[in-house]
Order: sequence, then structure tokens, then C-alpha cells
Amino acid sequence: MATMSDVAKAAGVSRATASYALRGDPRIAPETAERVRRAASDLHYTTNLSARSLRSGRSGVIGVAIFELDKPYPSEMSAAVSREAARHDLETIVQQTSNSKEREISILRKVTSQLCDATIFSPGNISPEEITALYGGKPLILLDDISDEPLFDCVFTPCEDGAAAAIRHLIDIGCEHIGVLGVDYNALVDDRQSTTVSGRRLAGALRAFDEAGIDVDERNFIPVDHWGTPGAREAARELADTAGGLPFDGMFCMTDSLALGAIRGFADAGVHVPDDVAIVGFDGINEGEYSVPSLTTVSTDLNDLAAKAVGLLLDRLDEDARNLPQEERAGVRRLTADYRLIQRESTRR
Amino acid sequence: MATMSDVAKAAGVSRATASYALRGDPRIAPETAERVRRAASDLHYTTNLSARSLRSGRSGVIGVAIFELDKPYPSEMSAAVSREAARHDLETIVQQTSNSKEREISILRKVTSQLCDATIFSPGNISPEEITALYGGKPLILLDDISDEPLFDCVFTPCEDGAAAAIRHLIDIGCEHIGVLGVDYNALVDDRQSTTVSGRRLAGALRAFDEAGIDVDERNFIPVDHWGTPGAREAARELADTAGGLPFDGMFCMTDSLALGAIRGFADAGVHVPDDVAIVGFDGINEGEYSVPSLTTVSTDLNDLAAKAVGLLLDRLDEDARNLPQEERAGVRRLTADYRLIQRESTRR
DNA sequence: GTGAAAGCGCTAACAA
DNA sequence: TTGTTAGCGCTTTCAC
Repeated sequence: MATMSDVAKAAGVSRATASYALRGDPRIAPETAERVRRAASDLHYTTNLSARSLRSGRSGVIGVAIFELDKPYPSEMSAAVSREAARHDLETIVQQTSNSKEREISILRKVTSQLCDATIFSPGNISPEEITALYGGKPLILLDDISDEPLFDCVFTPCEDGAAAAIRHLIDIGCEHIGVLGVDYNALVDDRQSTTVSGRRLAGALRAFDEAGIDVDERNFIPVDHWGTPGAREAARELADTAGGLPFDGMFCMTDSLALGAIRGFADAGVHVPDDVAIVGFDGINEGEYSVPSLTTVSTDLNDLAAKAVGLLLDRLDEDARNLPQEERAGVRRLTADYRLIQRESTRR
Repeated sequence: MATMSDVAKAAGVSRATASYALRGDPRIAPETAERVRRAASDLHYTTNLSARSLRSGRSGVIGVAIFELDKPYPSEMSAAVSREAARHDLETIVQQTSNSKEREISILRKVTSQLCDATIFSPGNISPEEITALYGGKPLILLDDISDEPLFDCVFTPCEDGAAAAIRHLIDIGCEHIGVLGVDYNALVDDRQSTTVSGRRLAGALRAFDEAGIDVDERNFIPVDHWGTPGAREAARELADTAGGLPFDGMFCMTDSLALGAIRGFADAGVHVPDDVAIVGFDGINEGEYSVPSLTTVSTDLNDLAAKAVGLLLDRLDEDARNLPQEERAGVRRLTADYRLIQRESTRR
């Protein structure tokens, strides 16, 4: 592999000149720069990222750490971030934490904090306090921070408003017995874990029920382990088997994956969606457009989320580049992504 | 951020000793090693990957480059590779090429060849010859290499056998008019592009038709632009509208995404799957288990694929580590992942 | 069993 | 406008 010395030698200049020339520094004479570029191209030269990163502290690479690569929502989100970063000439690398604390720590310390200029991180089992202890001072943007104290810039999914919109939609189309799938009502009410994603979606749903003057209690809320599709399917089957018939004519599912599992479970039991029960999901994953029935959903605008996350990140990178003193830096910022309710067959009446 | 010098100083040893101690070199006395480890832990020391990689040429990170992060098959595949690599203490980073030649080149040259010890690459628009010119001599495993000459180790998806199994299954359940969705028959027959994934799946299908004594011609094959789900949906609608009725009672779709699009399109047109037409997909993506109807599919064993890809990669890494001369190295190896036909509702009769 | 020293490829002061 | 020089943090001979 050709190094910068090779290029410099071939172009008849010093290594420093070659370095400047390749990065388009205006101090280098146009002819010299051209000569260097030709040499580099002839030799198939590529700058060694480890060396650049070691020396300059910048690699031009950002990291995205998500739960699972093989689940639709996180992978669509990563894709959106990757596209957005590319627009700003940043390369994106994605890693999966597999929802394991150990992996989260390892990724944060090993790859992300060493190789990447900044990281967009979806914390699962690790608290911001722990992150602070582990992290090497580079910009870090959290997705759905569950901490009360804002220690890091963060972009939230539109949980409260989105969930409220979902419930209102079910009410609007005439549902009178609305269930919510994917939330452990008692755990949340008892522990006041209202900063988690499910807690915030629950809060939004409760607000909408309240505003509509609808009384709900724990019987309206059905938990599903780990928000898994199989669990949702099973829950739907059990609901269909309820003595006295299906207790709901409308359901809000905390995620699209849960909603699709529920649709599948109702199909197993011969319950018809939307005629017997209308279903609304949350996330807006692609497959909801092609399912049978297609899925009404609170669609998080992933392009907006990505733009906000990358925007926050670029601002911090800029502050670092300009070496701003602490007091001139922006305080911690917390943004929320846009959403829109996409009405499809699963609530068509 | 603490450096190794800090750790060495805190432990009262030299940097070299600290380095050995942290990597568990047996030459270091147990007590010394313990002291160093404590110091490292106290200081939240993390080894700087750029520095390690620059010096030793090893980072412990491998790269996976796939088309799209937000499509089920490539993301499930990346997740499988990531899990498999983790078993061998390798960190995995994933990047999307977005099916653009420019991005493929950029990823290969910039990140992957600099940061990663090896790469698993799904080539889309770049030929192995071009890769050779660009690539920096590190191990490279291709997925579904479309080149005739085997320049790189490669793992194939089980295209021919899988497609043949799909066709046989449709025949077995009694289909008499079988269509194949997602292949441009004329283009493939004319150009003899038989090394592409679609070409190889076509070849498998043709073999099965042939063995069953079934005559087929171009009318049995329906192309879909870019293997897109919307295109498949549209194609299914048009088939349903065919004058004289739906021409097929069974369809093999080149991918599960196409199959799900087709199921959706048939639902739009009031065509019932599997009663009116049976459908088999290819890939085995998770969502096929929860679709309505659930999808019969030729499921590529992603764990096997990942194990084979990472295995090839580890072998090459080992050859490099042992500095074997060229003549003692294994020749280019090409493996094929296992598959199994998963029978679900879409072909239940 | 441990330390001294060299250097991976690059960038950024500083000199010229 | 270009070259010289000094490291970034680490690993790895080679001495001791």
C-alpha cells in the first residue's frame, strides 16, 4: 500500500507538501497540487485513517450504535442517519449492541470512542452517568435518553404526542373499547419510569384518554415481553379467546412490530382487522405499507430524526474544531423528531 | 483520556511492560500484571485503536459492507455476521453502499481497508478486478461474487438448489402453471449473465422445470425493477387483471420482499393466496413468519453463511499472522450457505 | 521479567 | 510557497 512518502517522492515534494496538496490547502501552488494528485492517483494512494486519526484526532467517521441490526426500526433509522451523514461528507459505521450492557460498554469504549469523531447512541442498559465515566470527551448524541438530568444532547422520538394522536384516531373512527398493547401499566405506574420510551408513550395515551373523558384501568393495558413480535401474536390470540369475546374494538400497539404480531395473532384466531378490531402501530416501518391489512401507524419521520441528530453532532464537532471555551458552547439540547399519522387499512371502517 | 503512559506511570512500570501486562503476555510477573490492570481500570484506560492499528496493523475490527441497511435481508445477514464475529472476539462495523459504485469504492478504500483487519463485502456495481486495484491486501470475503474468475474467497447464497427446491415444492403441491417473479428472462438468456444472483436462481428454476418435464418460456417470467416491493405489488395486480384470468396457480418469487409485495398486490386485486395462487419466496426474512398469509420460503441459513464467511476470514487472518509464504496459503475458496424450505401458509393447500 | 528506543503514517507548528 | 521537525499512542525488537 502506497504511503504519503511514496506520493511525495513520486511528485518530487516533501511529505508535508503532499499532505497539504491532497487536502486542498490553498497555500500549495496549483501545478504542485496537480502533480501530487496525479502521483497519488497513479499509486492508488489512500490516506491511512488510523494515522490521520491518531495525529489529528479527526477521522471523518461517525458511529451509530443501535440495539439490533435485524429489526426494522433501528435499521431504518441507521440507514437514515447514514444517508444524512453522507450529505455532510461523513462516513457512518453502524454497530449493534444486541441490547447487552457489556456490548454497549465495549462499543462505546473500543470502536466508537477511538475511531469515530462522534457517536449517535441508542442507550439500552447503560445510564448516562456510566456513559460519562466511560466516554472520551467526543460528541455524543443520545437517542431517547431516559435520564432525568440532561447530560447529553438528545433526539427523542415523538412518544407523547404520537401516542396521543394514535388514541385520538381510534376514538375518531368510533372505537369505544380501546386497548394498549406493549406496556406494563402497573410497573410504570408504580415505578414512575416515565422517561422510558414505553413510559412516555403510555403518558401520551393516558393524556388522550383523559382529554376524551374515557376511563381506563389496568385491564386496558397488555404487557408484552421485550416488545417481541411473537409475544404480541400470543397476546392477540389470548385476547381473542377471552370469555365474553374480544374486549377491545380498537388497539394501539407501542410499536409496529407489535402491531404486525397482533394482526397475525388475530388472523390466527379468525378475528378480522379492522372490522372486529382496529389497530394502530407506532414507528412507521416500511413493512407496514405492504402488510395485509396495511398498517395505520404513528410514523416517526426518520429523515427529520437523522437531520436533527446529525445537526446536533455537527454543531458539537464545530465547537470542538473552533476550540470554543466551555462558556461559549451551547447547553445540552434535546430535540424531538416529527411524526405523522399514516392512515391505512388496519383502521379503515 | 488516559494513555498507556499514564497507566505505566501509575503502576510504576515502563510503557512496554504495561502494554504486555494488559495483553496478558506470560512474561510479565503476575503481581506486576495485576498492578497494571488495576491502574488501567482506575484511570478508565482504553487502548487507542488508531494507535494500535497504526503500529501493529491489527485492530480487532472487521467490516461488513452491504447494499442497504434498511432492507430485511442484508440487515439480518449483517446481524448474523456481527454475532458470529463477536464469538471470535472481533468487533464488527457495518456500512451501507446504497448500491452506488462510488460509495462502494469509497467504503472499500476509506474505512474498511484502513480501519478493519478484514472485510466481508457484498459487491453490487464494482467488479473483482476493480476491487483488486483498489484494495490494500487485507483479507476480503465476497458475498455472491458474480465474477467468473475466482479472485477472492466467497460465500454464495444457495441460489440454484434453493430455486430448484422452490419450483419442486410448487409442483409437489399440484401447481400446473408456475410463474417466476423478479427475473428478466430475455436479458438473462441473451446476455448469459448466469453468475448474478438472479441468473443463478433462474438457472435453478429452469433445471427444476426441466427435470419435471415442464415447458416454460418467457411468459412464465416476470421482471421487477430493482427487485422492489412496490414493483412486485404492481406486477401482481397486473397479473390479476390479465384477460382470461390469472395465468398462474403458483409463483416463485426471487426474494421474500418480492413475495410479500406480490401477496399484497394479490390482496389488492382480491386474489387469494394460497387458494388462487401459491407463493414461495427466497431468503427467509423474519417478517415472512408473521405476514398474512405467512410466507413459504427458501430460507438461507444466515448463521451458516455467517460462520462460513467469518471462518474464511479467520483463516486468512491466521495466514497473515503466521506470515505464510504465498505457496503455503490456501487457494481461493468458494462456499455455499445451507438453506431449507420452510413451508407456511402461502403454499398450504 | 522488565526497560529503552525505534517507528507505524500522518499532520501541524515553525522555519526557510 | 515549500520543507523540516516533532510527535499522536501504541507495539515490538533488543538489551539488560
